[in-house]
Amino acid sequence: MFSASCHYGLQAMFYIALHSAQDKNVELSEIAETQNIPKHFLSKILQLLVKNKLLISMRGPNGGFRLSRDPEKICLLDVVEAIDGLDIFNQCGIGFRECDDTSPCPIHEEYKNSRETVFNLFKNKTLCGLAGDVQKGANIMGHGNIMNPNV
Amino acid sequence: MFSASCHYGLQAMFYIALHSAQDKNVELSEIAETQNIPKHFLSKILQLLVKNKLLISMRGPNGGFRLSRDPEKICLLDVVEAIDGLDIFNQCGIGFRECDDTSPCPIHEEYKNSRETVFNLFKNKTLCGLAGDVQKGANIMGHGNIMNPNV
DNA sequence: TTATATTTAGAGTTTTTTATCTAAATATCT
DNA sequence: AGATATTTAGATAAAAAACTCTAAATATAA
Repeated sequence: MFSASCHYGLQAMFYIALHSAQDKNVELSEIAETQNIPKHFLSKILQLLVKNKLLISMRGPNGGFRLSRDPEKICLLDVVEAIDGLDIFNQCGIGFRECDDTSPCPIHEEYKNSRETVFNLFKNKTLCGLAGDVQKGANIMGHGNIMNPNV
Repeated sequence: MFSASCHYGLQAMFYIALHSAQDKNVELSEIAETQNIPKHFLSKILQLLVKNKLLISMRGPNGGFRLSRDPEKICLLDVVEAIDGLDIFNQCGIGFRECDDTSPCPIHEEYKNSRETVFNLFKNKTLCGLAGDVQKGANIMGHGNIMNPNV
């Protein structure tokens, strides 16, 4: 559905949301290592997220990345938009360029509904909405407990 | 969602379903030209569909392609499976490799539902199920009326 | 002010996807 | 048999995506 870059970006954003504190930035290397993402490749993706004002970066010792605003104000769609763009949410499922409401492809209406469901999911879910799904499972964000990656 | 190759394959299959008759094969060039698909690239994709037994091919004059079985027995998922594979219907929306029912990502359940909706759509829609959506619109398959491309 | 730690930037590589070109195989028709 | 029309196959090329490497900029701290 999304590119590898986009997946990496989403994963990094979740990681930063979970691991940054008021006075603590999250380092590139930490994200790359714990999330198994190639470091320099991730670097490019995070630069893109900085340019799109979803992240703030600081250089030098104690530098790193943090969210530009409260996690409940960043939805997953913001991240997708910054990296892959939103084209996918307007494309025909069969790839017809001419497909639209007046000239629909064979699956137009149903596919459109599915697309919109996913769109709304990514629009409504924020980086803060972790609790529900994740707490009942253990450990999707890496080693140890989800809330404490060092364990 | 799907690769360009997969879109081309789906479009070609619809075209063949609509334009082949008992004694008439559909030629590569005709598909490529009407559907705006690079000819030799499409050739490779159709070869793949022949290998996967969705199409039958014949060489020489009056050669071309036709469906290997009745159009209502070929679903869109067959085509997707032959070209892109079915991995996409098992992948996490955020790209976590470890994401599953016991260790869900933040959007696991909802994304899974959406994926399954699309899966079922492609599973249940056959090449024959054109009528419903397409007849009300004009012309998604190219020039002229959908049922008669020469008009 | 020097050493160190970090992001930023840009060039370069590899792999995958998409596309093109040419020749061979094969079927039909005269 | 020979000419023609088609798919098949393979080599090649171009573009995009994924990944790597090195150096520069910048911030901190001793």
